This record gives sequence, C-alpha cells and structure tokens, in this order.
Amino acid sequence: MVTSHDVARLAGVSQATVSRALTSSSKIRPATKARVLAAMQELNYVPHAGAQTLRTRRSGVVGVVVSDLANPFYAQMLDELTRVLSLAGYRAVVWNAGGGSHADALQAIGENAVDGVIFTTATASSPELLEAVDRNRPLVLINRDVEGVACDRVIGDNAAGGRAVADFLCERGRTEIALISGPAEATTSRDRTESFLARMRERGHDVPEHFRFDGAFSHDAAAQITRRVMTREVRPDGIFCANDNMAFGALDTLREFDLHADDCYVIGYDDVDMASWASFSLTTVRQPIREMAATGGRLLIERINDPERPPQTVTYAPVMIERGSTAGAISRRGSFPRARG
Amino acid sequence: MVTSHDVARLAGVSQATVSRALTSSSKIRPATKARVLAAMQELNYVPHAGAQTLRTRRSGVVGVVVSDLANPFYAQMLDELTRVLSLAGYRAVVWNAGGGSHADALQAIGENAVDGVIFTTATASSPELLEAVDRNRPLVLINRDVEGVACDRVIGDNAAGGRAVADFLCERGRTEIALISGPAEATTSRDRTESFLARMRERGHDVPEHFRFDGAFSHDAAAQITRRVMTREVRPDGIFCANDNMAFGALDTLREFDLHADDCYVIGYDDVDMASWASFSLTTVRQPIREMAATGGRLLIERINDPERPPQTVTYAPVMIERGSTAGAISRRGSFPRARG
DNA sequence: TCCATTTACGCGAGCGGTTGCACTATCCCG
DNA sequence: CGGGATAGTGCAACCGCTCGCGTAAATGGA
Repeated sequence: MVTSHDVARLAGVSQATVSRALTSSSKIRPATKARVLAAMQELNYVPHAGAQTLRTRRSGVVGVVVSDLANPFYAQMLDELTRVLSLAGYRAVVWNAGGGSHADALQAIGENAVDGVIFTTATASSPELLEAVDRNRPLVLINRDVEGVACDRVIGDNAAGGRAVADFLCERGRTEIALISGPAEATTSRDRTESFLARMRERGHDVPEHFRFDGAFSHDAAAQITRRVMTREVRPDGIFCANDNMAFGALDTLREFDLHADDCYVIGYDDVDMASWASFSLTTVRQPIREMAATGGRLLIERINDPERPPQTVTYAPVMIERGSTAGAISRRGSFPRARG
Repeated sequence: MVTSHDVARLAGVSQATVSRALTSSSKIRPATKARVLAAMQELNYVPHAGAQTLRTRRSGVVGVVVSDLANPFYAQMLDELTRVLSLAGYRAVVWNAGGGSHADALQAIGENAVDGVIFTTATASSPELLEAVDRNRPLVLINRDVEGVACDRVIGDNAAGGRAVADFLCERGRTEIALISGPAEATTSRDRTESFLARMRERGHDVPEHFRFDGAFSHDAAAQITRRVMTREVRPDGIFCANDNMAFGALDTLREFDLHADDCYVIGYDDVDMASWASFSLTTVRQPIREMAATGGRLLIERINDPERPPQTVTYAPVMIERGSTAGAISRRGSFPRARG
C-alpha cells in the first residue's frame, strides 16, 4: 500500500505537506502543491479513509435505514437519497429492514462509522432512538413522526391525506368502503387510516369493523384480503389502501375477478412511479417522494455541519391524483364475482 | 467520546486487555473479560471503527454498485444483497448508477473504506476495472460478463435464454417479432438479443431492422416504442423485451390500445416479483435473482478471507416461465382500469 | 539595504485501537 | 517441593493521517 510518506519522499517534501496538498483549507504554495499532486498521480496514491476518520472524526458516510426494497416506495426513496448524498460528497450505507437494523444503525453512529443516519422506516419510537437523540446525534426521520423527539424530520401530512380520500369517495357517492391499513406500528399508516375513518364517520358513513383489515403494507396480503372481501355477500364499492403497494395487490385481484372501477374504486397512497402506469392507472395521494428524500439529505448534512442548529420539521401537503382506478359511472355493473382461481 | 482507555481505568486493567476482551481470538481470563465487558456496558463504550480499520486493514464494509433502483430488478438484487451481507456481519454501501459510480467504488476500495465491491451493473469493461483486478482487489461481477478478466462472477446464461425465447415464439407460430433491447453497452442485453436474433434466423424468421429497437432498459422508452410499432401498417405478433421492466412498458401500451396476448405476445426477461402479478402475468425468462445475489455475496466474502483463492464463475441456467402475456386462447376482456391519459 | 511581517513548510504529538514481546503468576508432574 | 511449561496481562510500537507550533524563507516598506 502506498502512503503519504511514499508520496512525500518522491516529491521531496515532508509527509505533512502531502497532507496539506489534500486538505484545501491549509496553505501551501501552488508550485509545491503541483509537485505533490504529480507524485500522487505517479504512485497512484489514495488516502486511507480509516486514518482520516480517526483524526478528523468525520467519515463522509451516512447511514440510511429502509424497511423493504421490494416496495417501490423505499426503492425510489433510496434511489434519490443515494443520488443527493453522493452529489454532496457522501457515501451511503444501507440497512435493510427487519429486526435490528435500527439498533445497528445507531451503533454505527457510535462507532464513528457514519456521520449521521436517515430513517425512512415508519415505525414508532424506541429507547435507543431517544438515547441517540439525547446525545445529539445527527438523525433525520423521513416519513415517521415520533412525538416529542427533538430531531429533524420530513413528513407528509398523512392526516390531511386520509381526510382527502374520505372526502373524495363520499363526493363520488362511494360510501361502502373497505380499508386496508398498514402494520399497526407504522405511524404513517395510523395517521392516514385514523383520519380517514374519522372523516367518514363525520360524514355519516362509518366504516364497519368487518371492512377494516391489516395488509401489512404488502402486495400479496392486500390481494388476499381483497379476494376475501369481494367474495362476500356484502361487498364494498371502494377500497382505500394505506399505500400504493397494497393498492396494486387490490387491483390485481379485481382484475382476476374481471371487476372494474365501476364496481369498486381503488385508492392508494404515495404515488410511486408505477401508479401512473397504464396497467394500474391508480388514483392515489401523492407524496413528493424524491423531493422528500432530497430534503431529508439536505437536513442531515446541515445538521452534521452545525450540530447546534435547532431541529426542523418540513411538512409536505398531500395531493389527490385522480386516475382510472376511480373512473366511471357511479352505478354498479353486476356480473361478479367470477373468480378464475 | 468514551474510549478503551476509559473502560480500562474503570475495570482496573490495561487498555490492551480491553482490546483483548473484544477480539475473540486473543486469550483472556473469563473473569477479567466479564469485568471488562461490564465496564463497557456501564460506560456505553463503542469501539471506534476508523481506528480498527487503520490497524486491521479491514473495514467490515462492502460496496455494491447498482445502476437504477427504480428498476425492480436492481431493487430486489440489492434487497437480497444487503440481507446476506448484514447476516455475514458486513455493512453495505451503495453506489447508484450514473456516471462515475464505478470509479468511485474502485477508489473506495483503494481508500480501504470497503473490503470489496460487488458490481451488479451490466456494462462492459473499463480500464479502472482491469487495473483493480490486476491488483487483486476483491471484486464480484453479478450479471456482467467481462471476458478475460480474472475475477469472481455470477451470471445467468443469457445466450441460452435468448434462444429459449426464440424457440418458444416460433413453436407457437409467432414469427413477426419486434425486439426491444437494452443499452448497447450492457453485455446482458447483447447476449440475450444476439442469440435470440441468431436463433430466429436459423429458424428462417429473421427479425428485420425496422423491428429492432433500443429501449435502454427503461419502462417509458419501451412503452413509447411499442406505441410506435403498433400504430404501423405492419405490426408484430410478438414483442421480446430484454428485461421485464421494458416488458411492463410494452404491456401498458398494449393495454391502452385494448390489445391482448391474442394480438401480440409479450415476453420479458428476469422474472422480477411483479412479473407474476395478475395485472401483468408476464411470460418471461427466470433468473434466480435472490439466489444470484446471495451467491455473489458469498463469493465476495470468501475472496476477502482468502485473496489467493482462484476466481470462480457461477452460472445459472435460464428457465422460461409461461404466463398470460403469451396465452393466445384467452378471449378478450374489457380493460380495467380504463386509462384516461 | 535592513527589519518587521507574513507565508510556507517541517517537526512531532496524537486520533483509538491491535498485537508482538516480555514478564509474572499459575499449574502440572516427578 | 522444585523446575519447566503455560496462561494471562502490561508495555509500547505502530497503522496513516491531521494540525498546532516553531522556524526558515519570502515579502514589503522605509
């Protein structure tokens, strides 16, 4: 391995000067800097990241915690995050879902392996998280509102989104609605569904227990639930899914049964890219995923550079996007269910 | 920040002994180890990753280069990779696509910031890559066959897959085929399409120039191309897309036009999760994505632990998966949801 | 031309761990 | 009960880089 000493020897300067040629802050004569850089080039010198981290307490790495990359919402989020972070000169290490990824990420920040962490997972608080916040670790929560925790976050107004869906459905005369929510721990799902239910109740169209389901944010679970509910005696004329991924599952099942928007509206949440594909044409509530990701990245970097900055919360207003899955006349067109297995 | 010295003081041992309590290899009396661990616990001690890397020349991090997380193929690949790597005690840093990500990743390995790199991008060779291989850096290529480069790789037999598609189509009597290939640099696309074209020619059904397109692995580009080709005087009765993502685009357009498998088969490549969704029901060539990812992870770790191990190539045989997008006998049904532009 | 001021570079002390070596305490066996 | 082997711990030298301090060189003004 070639070190700064080797470069120094070749360039005829001290090792410290080699270091100065790298850190733009320190003063060095242009001529010598050029000589050093030439020597680096010749030797193919690359500074040792670990050594730099050890001295500077900066790793140039940030952690990103996602919960399921098979879910396009997280994939798009990560896509944008890696993009903006690398533009800002940071690398991104990714923790994927399951089990201990939160604790792992917080441990990594303790190890000085990462300069900060972005959580995109929608689960609630945890002792480790609170402790990390207490220690003033640079943390950003995207799409996850933990009350009373002083840290940066960027969120969509899920409660407003849920109400918008209720209003939309009622105004179209669809009031027999099935609700497929996400996992109980996910605050995003809770906010969306609770405000949805409250608004439906306000409007006099309470959603009965037997029309409420937990789809765990999963395509297959939602498809299954839809199958169950659409083969019942009393069927809904609309389904609200707490995210797009589940809505795709619902649409898949309806398509199997040869059912249409006429028969049953489907509404999702997030507006991932696929929602606009012709095969789905999904009515949904738009969250500006890429913008939220970019903002999250920005907030984290600002905080890394200024740990004393007061925490900020950036909120995005939801926007109903109307597409084919809620198009068509209000009246039902019979002839169902007709399952194909 | 609490260091091993602090722990040593509290536990009444030397700093070196604290270190020994961490590295399982070194000998230490169980009693003292327990005392040290207790002290660590009390002080919330976490070893400094950078310092460890500096001494041991191991970072416990591996790099993963992907080219587009909005493409579910890469998302699933990364999903599995992060899973197996974290199981093996490694963190994963992700480079995303565009421009310099290859060079960045190879630089990171030079910085000792990562112990190895997995490339999942299907582009051809590059000088930097060859140099890194020369230096015996731990590298694994997934889904990317660079000839004459001595490094580990895991690939699907793309040529066999392309031929299988040609045979499948011809045996069904579909011979007016449009081909939507990936970007020219992608060896995977080249292998699939060239062998496909060769086999079609062998069978006496040459694919004319005006039925060959470059869809750049992109959903929207493929949708666009399909729109163009299906509004011509002479239309194909089948479309072979070099990956599933483009096939979804083709299906979307066919659906807009209210066309069905009767009118035009669609075949993709990869068999991502979505391909089996009822809305697509896409006939495709299966690559065992998750298994390939797991194998790639394993190969990299083996090589990190034994740099002298001769490079291995693991090849997976392709499997045609037949679904609705090539089910000719099924009668037309009304399209749902009906697209509204 | 000479002195005061600025600028550029070398020196060396760490950053927080790991590990070879030396030393002591302990053990086993005759 | 004594001597050699062994296990457990401390000491100190690094790993490669950054940066404060001090000095030599360069600069500017009179």
